[in-house]
Amino acid sequence: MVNKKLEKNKKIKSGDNSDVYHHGNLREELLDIALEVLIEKGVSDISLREVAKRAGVSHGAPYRHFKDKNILLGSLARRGFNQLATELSNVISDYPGDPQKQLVEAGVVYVRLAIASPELTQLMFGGRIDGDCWDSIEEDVGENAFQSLLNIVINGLNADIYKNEDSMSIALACWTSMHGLAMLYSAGQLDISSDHFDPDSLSRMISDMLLYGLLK
Amino acid sequence: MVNKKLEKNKKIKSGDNSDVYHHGNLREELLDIALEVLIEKGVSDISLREVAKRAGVSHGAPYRHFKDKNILLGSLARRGFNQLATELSNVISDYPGDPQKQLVEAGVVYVRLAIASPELTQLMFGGRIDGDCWDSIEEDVGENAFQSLLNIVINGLNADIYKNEDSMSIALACWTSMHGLAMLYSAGQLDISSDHFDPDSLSRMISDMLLYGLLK
DNA sequence: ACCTGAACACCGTTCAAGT
DNA sequence: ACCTGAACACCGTTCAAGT
Repeated sequence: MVNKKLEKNKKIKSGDNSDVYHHGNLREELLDIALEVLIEKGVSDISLREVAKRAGVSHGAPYRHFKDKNILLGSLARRGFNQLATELSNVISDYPGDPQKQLVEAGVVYVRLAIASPELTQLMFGGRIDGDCWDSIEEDVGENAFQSLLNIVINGLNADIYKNEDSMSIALACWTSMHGLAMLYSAGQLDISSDHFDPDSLSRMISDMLLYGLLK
Repeated sequence: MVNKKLEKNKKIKSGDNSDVYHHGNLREELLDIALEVLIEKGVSDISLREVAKRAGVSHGAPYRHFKDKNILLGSLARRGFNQLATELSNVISDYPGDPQKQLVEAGVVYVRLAIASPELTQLMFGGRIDGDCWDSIEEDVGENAFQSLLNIVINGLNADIYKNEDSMSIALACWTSMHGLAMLYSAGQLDISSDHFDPDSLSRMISDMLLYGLLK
């Protein structure tokens, strides 16, 4: 009578089942530990074996939960995209009715994430994750973050603040500016401790330049 | 009578000497092959052993020419920075007396390099090269590329085209825009084949937005 | 259903030994 | 001065075998 095939390919989401052999929910624990190792060792030095060792399981165990290393890293990147999407949509509600402020603060949030989690940022945007994995990520959450940006731009278009009328072009211009700044910070190519390069004020300054233009 | 110690630590640059044991100039050959492997396999999958094998030497041989893998990759990145610096300074002489055009076309060149050599771009800006190595690179050539951009901005300041008077701020705003676009392309996060995202016109469009401003 | 541990084919790096 | 090849400590991935 009960159809058990309804949720094929999906893990049970309720946290009540503690009868799962050894580790409760090894999958989530592996992801937590992987994030630790990522922060410690960096994207190119994180190893599945190290993650397994810290979780107290054999090096083969992670393969029951992730097809390979790329899938695990992809899941980690997805977390980052989710966080980014959440924070961007929060910016919209933080400054209702002020699309210009929304745009500037979205940039600040984007750059802050890159500085708070440089290794995660490099993982998300470093181009190291296989195509197979990317597709499933972008559909879910990568698009969500960009959609938040688009919404901010559309808010501005509705308020009639922009010269240009193409939301995509405006969004791309804003994205590339802040993305460049984020990538330079997360790669260590811009010195945070320098006076000239304070993250918050620099991102606001660049946003302002983009909004008002460089030329006389 | 003849002083043979004059060129310590430097390979002879003339191509006439074929009496150097096995390989003439293994150092340069290793770099050439490393670039091939980098393009083929990507930054995270290039291996020193593979490079050595293709060069026809043992896997220990590269260590006579490079302290470790990072130093070899750093030398590769340096090549990229040299190329970028050269092309950027060419842009200045290509459009003498037109600082606005110089700025826009510098962006085009920057983005073109990222599309022509995405793996090299990811190596140069992916934050994967150790600090020790970076320092020696940046002094030489990384600064050169940024200096070319600064020169372009200073040309504009002399021509009195900018609102802002701080060359560093203007240069940073331009750099981050084009850097963001370059990184998105080289990481495969922007689709080259899409109509909306033609590289040359997109970089020019974004530069124009930055120059003239988004707001009414 | 989930985990272990041996096995395989790779790594980067070092170092005595060769020429 | 430059290269070899064994050795070491690591990888990712697979798979029979255990519970």
